[in-house]
Amino acid sequence: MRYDHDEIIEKATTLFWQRGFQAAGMRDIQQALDMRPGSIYARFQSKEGLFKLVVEHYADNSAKRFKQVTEARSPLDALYHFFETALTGPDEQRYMRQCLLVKSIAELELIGDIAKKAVLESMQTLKAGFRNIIEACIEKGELPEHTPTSTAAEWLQNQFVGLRAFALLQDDNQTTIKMIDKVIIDLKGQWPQQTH
Amino acid sequence: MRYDHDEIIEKATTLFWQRGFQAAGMRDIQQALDMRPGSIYARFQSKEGLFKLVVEHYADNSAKRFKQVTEARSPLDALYHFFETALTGPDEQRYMRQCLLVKSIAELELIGDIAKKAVLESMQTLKAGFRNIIEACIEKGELPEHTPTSTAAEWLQNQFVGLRAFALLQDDNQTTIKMIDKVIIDLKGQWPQQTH
DNA sequence: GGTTTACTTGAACGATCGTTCACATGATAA
DNA sequence: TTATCATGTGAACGATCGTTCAAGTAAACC
Repeated sequence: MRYDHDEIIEKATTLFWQRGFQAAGMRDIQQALDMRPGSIYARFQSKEGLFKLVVEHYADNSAKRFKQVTEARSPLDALYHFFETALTGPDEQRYMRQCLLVKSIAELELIGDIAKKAVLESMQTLKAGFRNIIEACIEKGELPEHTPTSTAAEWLQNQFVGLRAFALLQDDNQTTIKMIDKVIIDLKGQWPQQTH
Repeated sequence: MRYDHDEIIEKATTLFWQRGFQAAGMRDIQQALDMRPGSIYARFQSKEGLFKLVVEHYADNSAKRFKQVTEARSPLDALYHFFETALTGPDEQRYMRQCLLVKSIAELELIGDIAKKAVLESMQTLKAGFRNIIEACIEKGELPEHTPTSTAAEWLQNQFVGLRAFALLQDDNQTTIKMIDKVIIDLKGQWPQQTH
């Protein structure tokens, strides 16, 4: 085993994150991983198989970040900083502003069933993560008791998706931060009543 | 001239909307338009040339819809219904829930410079449209005078982007509508103060 | 030292991609 | 009727795609 597994996955993650599944060709992958096609296929079966592992690795990593937010002394502050770092990174890491999962959803139909399943399941994982954050905020008294946990979690995930697409095109970090401020305001704000 | 121009563009729009730029192959396009490759290239120069026209057509159409909202008796109600129809269409038109422009942004780097420019310019058009809606709401007294027009417009566009990604994966329209309700609540709500 | 085993290599495959071009077609003008 | 010209046709092109596989390499075991 000449190649370290984790190292491969990380390099592949960078490539897929930058280019997307479709646009990252096998020859790009070969170059990025410094591996020949035979080795790649012996380990991962296919391009899709590699991508599946990348998605799962990405989701695990995200889940860990979420956990840190949940366990922070002030989850709401931690949430704010989580948004801030995810959305206003340096220019050479601009590709990271886009969520790999959301990016993948845009090309969900080209991906193949196995990796597609991994993407959708990972989205569920993130959703659960957002829910945990909301609950932690309520527990610490940073959000009102009556906050509708499930709705708020979906809403928060939604804000994140929108903001990542927004930040990708946005040059002015100040504007992005204003949007994050608005998210925190609305999170503490009113929620729709029982559907009519 | 055997083929009607508008009809071609509309058929092409449907195809690109469903599949995206990359995934819609020339052979798919040939079939969808019922045209042979030579005819397509004689008119549109390239796949990218056709896509550029599709994007512009889409943006024009959207701008018209925006204008209707702006000129409605209650722009805020019209905005609500605009969101509702865009996000909760029937299942066989699910692809329409995703904004063609946002979808294109996800594959911006594969598209080519000419069409890329068209996509980005169209995004600006939409942004201006959202701004007009906000201003119309303020004028009709449906939003407070002190609403920060520019920020609110960007925010609204942002919500739309997030919601379209959300609605694409969402099976339950009731949940989507709850999110739209939240948008309207937050639109009337507080806005971040001068950046610190 | 010889054999097995796990891993790696890279040329090559068939499929599909966007695109081209020599030619056919049909309406218009002379 | 014949010449002109814009328009439409479809086989074929070179490039690139994801993938395969027979052969090579090197460490492990007897």
